[in-house]
Formats: sequence, structure tokens, C-alpha cells
Amino acid sequence: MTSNSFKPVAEQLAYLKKGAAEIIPEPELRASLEKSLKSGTPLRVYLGVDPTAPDLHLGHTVVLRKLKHFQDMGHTAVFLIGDFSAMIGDPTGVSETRPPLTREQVDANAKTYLAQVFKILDPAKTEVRYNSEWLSKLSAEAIVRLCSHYRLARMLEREDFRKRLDEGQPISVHELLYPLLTAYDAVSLKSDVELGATEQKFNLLVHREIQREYGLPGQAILTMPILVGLDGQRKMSKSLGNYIGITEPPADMFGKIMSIPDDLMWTYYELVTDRTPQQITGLKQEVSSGSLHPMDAKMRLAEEIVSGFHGPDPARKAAENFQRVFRDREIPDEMEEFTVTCTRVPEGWHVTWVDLSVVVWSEKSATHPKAIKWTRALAGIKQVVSVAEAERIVKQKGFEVNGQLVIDPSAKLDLTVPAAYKIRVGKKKFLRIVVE
RNA sequence: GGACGGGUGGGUGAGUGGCUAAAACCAGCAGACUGUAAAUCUGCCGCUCCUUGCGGGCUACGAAGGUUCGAAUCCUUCCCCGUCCA
Repeated sequence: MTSNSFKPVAEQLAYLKKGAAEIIPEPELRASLEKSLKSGTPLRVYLGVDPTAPDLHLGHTVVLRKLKHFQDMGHTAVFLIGDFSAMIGDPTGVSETRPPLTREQVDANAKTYLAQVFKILDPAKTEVRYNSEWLSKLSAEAIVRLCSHYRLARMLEREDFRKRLDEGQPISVHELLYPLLTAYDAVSLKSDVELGATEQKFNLLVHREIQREYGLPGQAILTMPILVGLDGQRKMSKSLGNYIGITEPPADMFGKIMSIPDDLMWTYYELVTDRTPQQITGLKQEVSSGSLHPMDAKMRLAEEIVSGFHGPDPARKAAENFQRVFRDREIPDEMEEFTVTCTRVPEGWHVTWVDLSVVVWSEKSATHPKAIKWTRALAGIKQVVSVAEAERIVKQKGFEVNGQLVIDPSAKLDLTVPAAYKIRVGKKKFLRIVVE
């Protein structure tokens, strides 16, 4: 990489600042960019992620996209998998000690992470590291030395700890180690910039400080806002159930984006699309002047996001499907299909439910089962969490078979005649059931 | 090590012997209204079985035992958390 392949600093900075919550300290980042431009050396920019759950959601992509932006500007993107630190657990924003993950869980999660991360980052240009590389080799002596660089009072200043202390929640000593060990990542990587969500600010600042204690210049920090989830209130997270998984099918993804509150769509435009701030302002004006319907603005957003993960054609199809099902109140043209078969076995009969050639449920009975209650069937194939839940939905007029409302909770599915049924369960769940 | 306080359903949190599958609120679900948005209104909201009924059974208030016709509530032991003292 030569110096002329870098864009002017002002231009880089403008690009990198889009959507950013905070840059600490901005003059330092500017200085680093200038130095890198002059020397032709790319900056080392890293993002550390703990593989605590196997699935990434849209919230994770906000900061990943920022890492990509640095990559776009010709800098070195380091994606750090916190396989070691995940076993401690980040205390940030957590109101209780979480159970440490096992090595196996961490490894499995780390594997699926990368595949997902490369939907955003360019694999050819990304340096992937694991912090067990250096952390698992630290001696007790090295850990003691590391700890000596930070003060307890400063550690307890952070809001999460303070709050837990005040509320009488337990804090385990190993949790104090989290920011220090991850600081050692920054030391080992000799990073110039570290990215993170705003809630990581405390950790990132500790990293910067410890780097200096180890005689390094001290990285700049760029934080990104936390993406608010589908409820429009709380941060997007899997445990709150208000998330959009990046591996979700196009139709689901589309539907979920449409369900966010209108106001939130501007944030989404800013944080999870490539629209420039000018374009976003333009759209906003169109909506407020009435020339663009908010729903259409949201549909564009949904299509853009889905397209980013699945490509333009599936995105278009998802948009069409959405229109059809929800605007025109029709049945979607594609839905999950379950096939039921009754087979003779020595002990009697077997009823088997198959979805995409995977057996999802099977049951034995002594005599030929003539019929099965819809409620049991729905629970059996996991379309509702329990029979009781299915019963509730039926009683509350949320269940349709072939467009006909079924309100009798004891209504049955006939297993003696081959047939296909189009089923609606609740507001957004459609499926086909084929009896063979 | 000592003294005191605490552990209730997905969350917050009431409940100190039966009327309690457990108040209230939040979250969630269904329906109405809509733009599958928000807001609002109505209903539901442990599991399971059937003949779907103010029906039957089972499970549940940190754990295990016990007292009682009957326990989230009383007793015993244990586990866990916090505060103060050392």
C-alpha cells in the first residue's frame, strides 16, 4: 500500500464519522490518519467480539459496518474473537454475573461467527485473531502485573458495577478482570483504533490507558450507538427477543424491519445502510412534506437491508410478498410446508411430520389415527409453544384453515383423506399442511 | 467468624396457614382499529387430557425433610445473596 492509495484525511474522516457516537479523542484520530497518509502505513483498527451466542443480529452489524468503513479506506481491519474473554463474560450492562461459557460452547460459537461476519467484512482483507493466542499464555505473574496498572476505585466507578453494588447484586472478582484482560488484547495487537458500541466505552478507555502503561501510544476510540430493537425501546438483543438475525430468511427479515416504529427507521437508515447523511435528510424531508408515505420509506429501508444480506432478487420478492400478505391481506405464495404421513409399523401406527425432509415430530399409536386435534398438531410441530397456547389462539379467533376461521378448540385434522391445508396461526404465521 | 436482612411466575414485586395457578405493573399473545408502525380499546397469559366445561389431572413460590385435614406462608437442616462488625 502506497501513500497515494489513501484518500485525503478530511474525506476519510467524514466517511468514518457517519453514524459514530463518539470519537475519543478526535484530534488524535485525525493525527493518526495524517501520519498514516504520509507514511503510507495503514492504521490497525480492531473490533473485539465475545462469541457468547452463535447468532449475530442487526445490532452487531452496526459496529461491524464501521470496521468495514475503515477497511474501505484502506486500513487494516482486525476482527478479534474473544474466545478467552468470553469465558469470563463481559460485565457491561449486565445486572448479574453470568455463568461462564465452556470451551466447547465458545469454540462452536466462534466458528459460526466468522461465516456471518464475512457477510459484511471482506475476508481477504481481514485479519482474524483469537485472544486466547496471548491470554491463555499469560502467567500468574503477568496477570498480577497487569492488574497492578489499574485502581479498584476506578473500576468501581463504572455504572454497571456501581448499580449492582447499590442494588445488592453480587459481583464476582473475576468480572473485574474482564476489562484488564481485554486491555491486554489492545496491547498485543498494538492497535491504533478500537471500535465498539457506546456501552463499551468504559472498557475501551481502560484498554487505551493500559496500552500507555505498556509504553504504547494509546489507541483512539470510536464508539457507535446501540441499535434499538423492534420494540423501539430497548437495545436489540437476542434475550429480549427484539432482534433481527442476519441469517434469517428474507421474508422474516423484511417483516421485522417493517414492524419497527416509524421514528426508528431513520436511525436504521443511518446505522445499517450505506445511504449518505444527505440522502437520509432528503428522504426525511420527503416524508414530512407528505410526498413520500412513511410506509414506503420503511419498505425501501427493509428492501435495502434485506438486499445487503440476501441479494437484490430475494429482497424484491420479500417486498412483494409483504405487500401481498399484509397490504392486500392475502396468503403468501411461499410458506413453510409440513407433510404428515401415517405408516404401518409392527406395534401399530406411526404419524410422522416432515418439514423439508426433516422429521419434526412423530408419534405412535396402537390403532390407525383417524384424526388429530389441530391444537396438538400445532404444538407438536413447534409452531406454538404449547397446546394451551394453541387453544388460546383458536379461542381468540386467530386460527384459520383454508381461509375459514376455526373457533372450536377441539377441531381436528382428518388424517384419512389426502389433502393440503393452508393454515394461518396468529397474525403473521402461515403454513401449509399436506396429508398424504 | 458474628449480627441483621433477603431468595415468589419471563422481569419488577405483593402475599405470612385454606377464598392462591398466586395481587399489581411490565413484557408477551390474540382480536378490533390501522400502514403487520405507534397510540388506543377488549380479552388471554404454567403444563396437559377430554365430551372445551366457571371440566379433570399434574407441576410451581432457593433445596431437602417435617408439622397440619390443608403450607409460598409454621418448624428443621442445607444452599445462595447483601449490609454492618471483625
